Amino acid sequence: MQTRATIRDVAKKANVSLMTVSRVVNKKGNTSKATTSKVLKAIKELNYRPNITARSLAAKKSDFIAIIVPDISNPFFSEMVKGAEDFARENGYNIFLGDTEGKVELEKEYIDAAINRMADGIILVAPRLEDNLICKINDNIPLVIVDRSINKNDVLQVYIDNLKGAMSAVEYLINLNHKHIAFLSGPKDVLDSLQREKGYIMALKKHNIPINPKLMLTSDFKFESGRYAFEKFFSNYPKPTAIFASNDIMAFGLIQRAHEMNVKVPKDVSIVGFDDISLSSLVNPPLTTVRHPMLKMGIKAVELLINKLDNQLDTKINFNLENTLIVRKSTRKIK
Amino acid sequence: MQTRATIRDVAKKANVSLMTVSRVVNKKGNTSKATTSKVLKAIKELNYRPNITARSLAAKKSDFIAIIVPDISNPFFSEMVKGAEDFARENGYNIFLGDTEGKVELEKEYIDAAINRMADGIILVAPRLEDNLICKINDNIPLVIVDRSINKNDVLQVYIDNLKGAMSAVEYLINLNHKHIAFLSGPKDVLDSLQREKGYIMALKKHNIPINPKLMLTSDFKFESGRYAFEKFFSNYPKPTAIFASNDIMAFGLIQRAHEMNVKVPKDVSIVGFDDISLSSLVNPPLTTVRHPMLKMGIKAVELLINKLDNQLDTKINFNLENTLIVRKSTRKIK
DNA sequence: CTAATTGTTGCTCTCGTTTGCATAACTTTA
DNA sequence: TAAAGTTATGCAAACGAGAGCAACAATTAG
Repeated sequence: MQTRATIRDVAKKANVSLMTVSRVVNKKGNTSKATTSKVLKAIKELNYRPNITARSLAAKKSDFIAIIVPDISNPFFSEMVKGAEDFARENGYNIFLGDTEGKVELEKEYIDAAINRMADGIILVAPRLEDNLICKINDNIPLVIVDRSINKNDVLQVYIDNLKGAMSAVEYLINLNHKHIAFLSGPKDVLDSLQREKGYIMALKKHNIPINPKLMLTSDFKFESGRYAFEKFFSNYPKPTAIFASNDIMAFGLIQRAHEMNVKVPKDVSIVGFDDISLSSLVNPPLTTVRHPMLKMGIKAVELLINKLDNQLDTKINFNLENTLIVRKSTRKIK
Repeated sequence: MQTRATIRDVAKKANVSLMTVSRVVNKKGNTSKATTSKVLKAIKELNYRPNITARSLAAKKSDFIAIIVPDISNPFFSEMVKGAEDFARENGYNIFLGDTEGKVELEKEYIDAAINRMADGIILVAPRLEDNLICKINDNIPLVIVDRSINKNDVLQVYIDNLKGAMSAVEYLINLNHKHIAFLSGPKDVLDSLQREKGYIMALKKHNIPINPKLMLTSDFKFESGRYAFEKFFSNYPKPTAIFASNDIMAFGLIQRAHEMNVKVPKDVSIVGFDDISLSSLVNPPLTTVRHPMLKMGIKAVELLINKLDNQLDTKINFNLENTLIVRKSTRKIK
């Protein structure tokens, strides 16, 4: 592994000052054609590459964006990262990735790391971090929070209307004549989760359907819980004719256990999820679900952040992206 | 956003030289108890954070590992990244993520970026990049290539035995009395793909089952292609009683189209995939598949890389991880 | 032909840290 | 008691690049 050429080596080889080399590299200032080609030749011969770390130090700008998510192996987040990564690259930024496993301790660790590494900004998905901590971070480094809204209008945020999404899902079921609609909730300390529950309740109330606590279960967004919940729901009376799960993964669990118990989807029970992760269209039956546009949210988050970095003082602070019901084959009309 | 305190500010405040502060921060060298606590107090009061970019420049070491993958939104790769990320963090490294969309052009761009940013090493998943280019990169920066083997014993590599994995899948089907076993291949310019095909052929030969070109189809690892392939296979005679798909996603496609065409899995046709991505156990029926241990590969890759960085000259260069057949419910015995 | 303007190039300082060496004070050892 | 460690500290020079200013040459205007 040969040692790396620096801008000085190039300068010496080309018989110019290091500033001239810098100008050629950055295409700034004026350099004569002759000098430019002399420098370019030296660069090529020495296989010179500008050291971006050194540049960052001097410029106080790293062209790094930190993306901090709870679980990169979850398609839900990896899709967001995909969108963010792509848009960032197109705009000259690279990604510093942090996976927190949802632990507040690791969230803090990564936020510190991002600041210490002079990241230009942070895109943060941290459903449990306290509001005032988020504000504190926002005072230290440009920040966009994703999939979470917060009552502070100087914090950039990208989210969806979970309440509306849940309502549209439940109203869709009601329109298919379902009366006994069960709801499988996510964890209660996650805002998304609470709002989806609220949407469920509001939809029922709006259509004068009584709320039955036996048809509501609180859970943790995991597949196994979907399996467990299905059994639970079907051991009660009245059995639901439809189940709305707070995320797709749990809906998969519901469907799998239904199959095992010889309950047909959608013939015997309709199932609706939430998120529309990429695999929701691949399962059997393809899942009716509320699209949570993660890829778009990733893109939008980076766009907001870059705008802020460029001092484009957009008046818009938060982006409430559309979530639409995707009707597939896990639901059907009854009676 | 207040300006950031530097090591000099701390030194001034604590009335010591900046070297003493550096020693306290890095817990290196000897500092008296009194001085140490004086410095720590100043650090706290000024909210000082060491600038890792500056440290990297001085130390010629960034504590960054670049991970370059074709598609972070593909569960297959995101699981690998998860493993790598986690192990890297535990060992004091952060991740610089690159998503190449499988394009050689972007692969090169990210490799350059990694070098220019002084990444300590690269973990690369690039099935199409030419061998000699890989060797060239390996001369410039510590490298581990994942999910690909190469005939150069100075290039660190982590992979699985695709041939063996495919053979075990097909032999399993043969033991279930299947004779008409179709094979849905991935792209022919990917080594994994070719070796899986070879495994398929070897298994058939070993058991004296004639190879029927009508039962072989070349494709692209995509869901839609699985759907298409199922139709194709079932429009021919003899219809296969089992299909081995070169990856899980295509297997999902096969299953979905089967359902739509009212062909029951596994009653009418057995289906086996390859990879065991996290969703393979969640579909209906749960997929029998060959486990491709991506998470482990991610961990192993970082481990190899760190060993190299620490000059632990392990004799082992390449790791051929175990891949095992995971029998679920998409296959059954016939006759 | 002189003065003003423009185009090209280089010098030096700075970014925030670490590394290598120097130094002083304090211990131990013989 | 003197020589030889140890411990605790600081100084100056990197690390590789960019910014501001200064210098000088070439061109144009009057």
